[in-house]
Amino acid sequence: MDEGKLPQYKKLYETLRKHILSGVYEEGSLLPSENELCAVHNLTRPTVRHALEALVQDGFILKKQGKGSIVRKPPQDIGILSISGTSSAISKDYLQTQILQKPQIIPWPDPFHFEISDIERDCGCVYMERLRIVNGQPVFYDINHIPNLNLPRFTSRNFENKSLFELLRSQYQIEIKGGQQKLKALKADQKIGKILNIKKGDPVLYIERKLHTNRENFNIYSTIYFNSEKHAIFGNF
Amino acid sequence: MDEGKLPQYKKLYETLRKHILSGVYEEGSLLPSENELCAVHNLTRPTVRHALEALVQDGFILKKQGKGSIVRKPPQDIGILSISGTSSAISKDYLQTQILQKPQIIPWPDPFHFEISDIERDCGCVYMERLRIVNGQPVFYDINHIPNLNLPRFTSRNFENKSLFELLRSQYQIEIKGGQQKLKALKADQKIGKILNIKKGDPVLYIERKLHTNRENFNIYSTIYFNSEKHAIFGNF
DNA sequence: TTTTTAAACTTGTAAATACAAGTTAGAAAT
DNA sequence: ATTTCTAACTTGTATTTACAAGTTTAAAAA
Repeated sequence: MDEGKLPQYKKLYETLRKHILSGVYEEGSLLPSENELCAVHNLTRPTVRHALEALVQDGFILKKQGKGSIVRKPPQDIGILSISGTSSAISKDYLQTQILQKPQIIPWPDPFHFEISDIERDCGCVYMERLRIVNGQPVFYDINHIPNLNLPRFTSRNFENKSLFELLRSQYQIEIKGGQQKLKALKADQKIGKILNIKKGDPVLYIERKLHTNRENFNIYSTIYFNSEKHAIFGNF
Repeated sequence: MDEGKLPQYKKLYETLRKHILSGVYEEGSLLPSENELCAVHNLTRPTVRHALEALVQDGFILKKQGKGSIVRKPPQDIGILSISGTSSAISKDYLQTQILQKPQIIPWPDPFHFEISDIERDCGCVYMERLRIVNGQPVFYDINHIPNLNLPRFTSRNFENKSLFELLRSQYQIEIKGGQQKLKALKADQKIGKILNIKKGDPVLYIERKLHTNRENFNIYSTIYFNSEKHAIFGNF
């Protein structure tokens, strides 16, 4: 059985990841030692270490020789992601997500601001627009293009309060492996000013990004307009 | 001998890294197979794979099962770094670096926009300001604070055309392991407008970042003002 | 000639083992 | 009681061996 044909190191990775995220091991505490993990899961040390390396890589733990594996606070965003208030932290209750454009399947825009492969072009893309609102103030407007490649029931899913990336990971086993991004500070035009509720000409942070995933020819393309009047974009890498 | 007491996988990593950067293996070509590397360097496969994993991690190669290790274009910046023109690429000849403030040792500013450890505070910091100029137009103004911790002859070194990070890596074995950053779009004030040669009120990209390194209690703190009128900041991650 | 098949590559996963190096706690000595 | 040091942890590096799985090439069959 062994649920699925995932390699053993990956199964252990997923188990530990789940435990860290759910709070079984709290921040700053030590994971069981490598030898303990070997004994509990009936694996050898290289296999256990392989799983731990992946956790280090993804920012879930921090290893110290002679000490152990220290659990870190989980969210560790990729590149740039989370929104943080300039002075105080945002409690989750005040963060809303508004879907300006429900996911719909369309042909890729032409021209497109990133180069895409023939395979991506052939299958069309899922298009969606979202607006994140903090304390009633719109701050984050993102336009997303995702290849329509083997994503059953995608357009009918609920995106309101779930992260797009978390949904791709949990439902379709799609993980972000890296990416490239371009950043500018622009003056808001009429349209962007209206969406973000700022004056025309006010500065907005503009991001174009391409995220590549563990699936070949599956890249996520986003354009982001960020109202940094009262907030900043915060990222760990 | 074996030059230094670096572990073998790290020595192989450094060798291959150097060869990729110097063009011995060109972009898109294949590295020697793992077994070939074993034979040539008299190592076993797990050791060779350890070195290759590090190269994958740092973006120098891309591995494909059954195929081999594909060499990628080297510069792979950490987080956000390189400047790219919005339309055309910048040839290196047109990029100048001006030192506005030569490295000098000062006490840490108080308050400081990032939290620093007691050890960092006790040893003071090296302070420097630079301005990058592309085609005669100033685009990138960065203010840096580095802990004055075991950096012999640092303030007397030449920074004109060498990357700060490359110098720390080659001269002091200090490598960037990660970091956190905060981004905003701001209106340029009088001072920033003058430095970047733009009008007061024009949008500038503002970045505060803390980079942590392989040395404990050694973090690099930077504040960046970026003129994105004609250029964008480009980053791989 | 074209297609199919098999062999010879490649990297991926995994076990069993050994010692080096950093950390910690408790026993021994002061 | 305090200090010192050893022993028992921890993770780090490295070897050896084996087979699985993906890719390519060339031989064999159609």
